[in-house]
Amino acid sequence: MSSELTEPGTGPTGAAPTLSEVAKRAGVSSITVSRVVRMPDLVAPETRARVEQAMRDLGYVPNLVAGALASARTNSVGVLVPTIANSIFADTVQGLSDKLEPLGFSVILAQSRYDAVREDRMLAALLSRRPEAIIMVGSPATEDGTRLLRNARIPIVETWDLPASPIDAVAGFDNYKAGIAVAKHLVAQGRKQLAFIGGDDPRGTRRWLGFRDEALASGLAEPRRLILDRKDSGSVAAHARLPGVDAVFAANDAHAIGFMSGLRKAGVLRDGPASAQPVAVIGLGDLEMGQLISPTLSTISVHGDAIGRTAATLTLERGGERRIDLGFELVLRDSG
Amino acid sequence: MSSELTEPGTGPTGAAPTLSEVAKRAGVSSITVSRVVRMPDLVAPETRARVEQAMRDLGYVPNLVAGALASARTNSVGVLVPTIANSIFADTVQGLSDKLEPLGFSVILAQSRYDAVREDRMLAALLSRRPEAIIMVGSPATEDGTRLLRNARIPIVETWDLPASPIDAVAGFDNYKAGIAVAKHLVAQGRKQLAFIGGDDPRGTRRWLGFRDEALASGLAEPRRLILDRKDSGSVAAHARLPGVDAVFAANDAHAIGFMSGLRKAGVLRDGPASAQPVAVIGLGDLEMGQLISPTLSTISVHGDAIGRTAATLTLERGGERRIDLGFELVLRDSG
DNA sequence: TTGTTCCATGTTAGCGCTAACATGACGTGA
DNA sequence: TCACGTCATGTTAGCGCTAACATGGAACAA
Repeated sequence: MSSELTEPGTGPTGAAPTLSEVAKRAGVSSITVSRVVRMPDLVAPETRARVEQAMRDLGYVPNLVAGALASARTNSVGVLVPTIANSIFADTVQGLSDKLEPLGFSVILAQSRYDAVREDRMLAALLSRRPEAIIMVGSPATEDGTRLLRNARIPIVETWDLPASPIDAVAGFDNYKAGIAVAKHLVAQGRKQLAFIGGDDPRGTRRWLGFRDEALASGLAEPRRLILDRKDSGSVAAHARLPGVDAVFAANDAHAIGFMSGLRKAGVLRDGPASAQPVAVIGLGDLEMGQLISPTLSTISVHGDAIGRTAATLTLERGGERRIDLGFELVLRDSG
Repeated sequence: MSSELTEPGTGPTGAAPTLSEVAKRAGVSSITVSRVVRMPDLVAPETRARVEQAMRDLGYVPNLVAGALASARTNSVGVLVPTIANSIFADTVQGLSDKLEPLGFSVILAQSRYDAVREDRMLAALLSRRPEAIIMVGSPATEDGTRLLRNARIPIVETWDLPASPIDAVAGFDNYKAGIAVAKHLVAQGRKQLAFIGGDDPRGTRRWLGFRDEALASGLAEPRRLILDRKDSGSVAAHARLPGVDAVFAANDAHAIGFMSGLRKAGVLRDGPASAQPVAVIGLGDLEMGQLISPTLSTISVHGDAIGRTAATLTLERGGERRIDLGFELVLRDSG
């Protein structure tokens, strides 16, 4: 490639300027330009000024792809979430990138859409970009995915759960115990006919199991379980399918709020406190929205952004505790 | 580097296996392995099978960093949003990655947090990874940012607005007209004292301007404008700061719902239709939540995911219309 | 037979950068 | 004076892969 492609002062022509074009213009070797970019302290002030001027003249933007290949450091992390839209996982992504971006790491984002095949594909796609760590919601759904991650020899952080045998690091909470806590509370409130609504993804299922086990242990009948699509709108109609039920644990706040909307339409929602509700509703996630509606939503509060920030930390430091339980909190408001 | 580092059957040791290690094991040259990965049709079936076996044996994961450098194609797009948490932009990111991921593109995500300095930094960081396109919400806040993008010589898609002189492509809607539409509706409804609540980011400001101009043109007094933090909770208290106001346009649904919550606490929210509301409230975004609360939220409906998918399309095809107005729709429910 | 075409595979060079190791100029203390 | 350290800069090789151009054989028509 001819270096004459780029004429100074005329704006960019064909190709982006390279290190050695900057070097030539500044009258130094390319390694000196590289040092100005990465370790400016090692370069004499006058030389540095000359190089910086040349970079400005040419509009030089370092090529991290080449840099990554040469140095075997990509300064990137792969992030895999089921979905980012309309979900609390966005908080986790926000949290982790707030921590990683200032350190020069880029976030490569992939979505599995709760699909095991797509998850494996995305995992492979992420790994082929040689991220320095992978942060994912949950655990790989397949053996293949697990093997892929295990062989990658980079920090792997599983989040939003506490898997029994994690691949590497974990930042999450105990979904089973969350289910127990909700059931305990509803039993103490004198509720008799419990139900669970939500998806059947691994974490939702663990919430369900804790909820069911505790209800049974308390001598109640087995709670009903209504498996809903991702679309919240399904939960609006859920009430009609749960006759006789006097307490509902929704797998997340969106489902809970949708369900409450159905209750309102059916005329079984009061503006008073939990004790006045014909049907108690508890959510999970503690969306801000839950405090804005009436009645205010009781929920299991989980700090999605703290999970993200903790995951980022686990990514950076290899030593220390690799299993962080961020816990949860039952926040009681007016809905149940 | 010694290729003896990787012993077959013993799991991965030091370094990840390379193309040429696979080639050696399969008894072919490395270009043949490369072809098996990228254009399998060019390789004879028996050879292909042998190579595929070798890849499996070694747990080979292609190194796209090296591939990108050699081919000058990174198969990635940079995406810059103000924030991803708790926001409609998540829909846009979802929409565009749903379109791009199946095509083998990765999404590199960056957040500006509504901060011009951080935006420029993130833009430079994105460009140094040599994405094949940049999709951003809005337009660069600074001249530097604009220049950076202009010189990058890749497709640039600005979204969520219709800038007068875009850098390249646009997928959005007219925020000014949205403001007009809301004001027109409120005037027709007989409201007299309008107010606008929300942020002062460029798009929010354009909504405000349209809203104000239309109110003035209709002979109303200049509407009040309350600039709020990103935190929705601010909008709960907003009512107290707007005495006499009988109609509010909130820059987004989250603010609208927060404001309605404040109205409820103040006892100025009815369960009836819009005409019964002492204070009309219109949002923007059409969150699903708006239909679940009571009264249901009137809003400017904007399809965040369609914006994302359209932006992705603009990224892929260089010809054709480069300015797509996806419009908006005033959806009237019970809040105003 | 002798091109000619096609197919499967190989060789060579280099993408833009950085790690690791020179190099040479200049003090500095004994 | 000179061996030695220090500082600023340079040289060399190579990261793992792919584009572009060979190569050599089989198939086939004239």
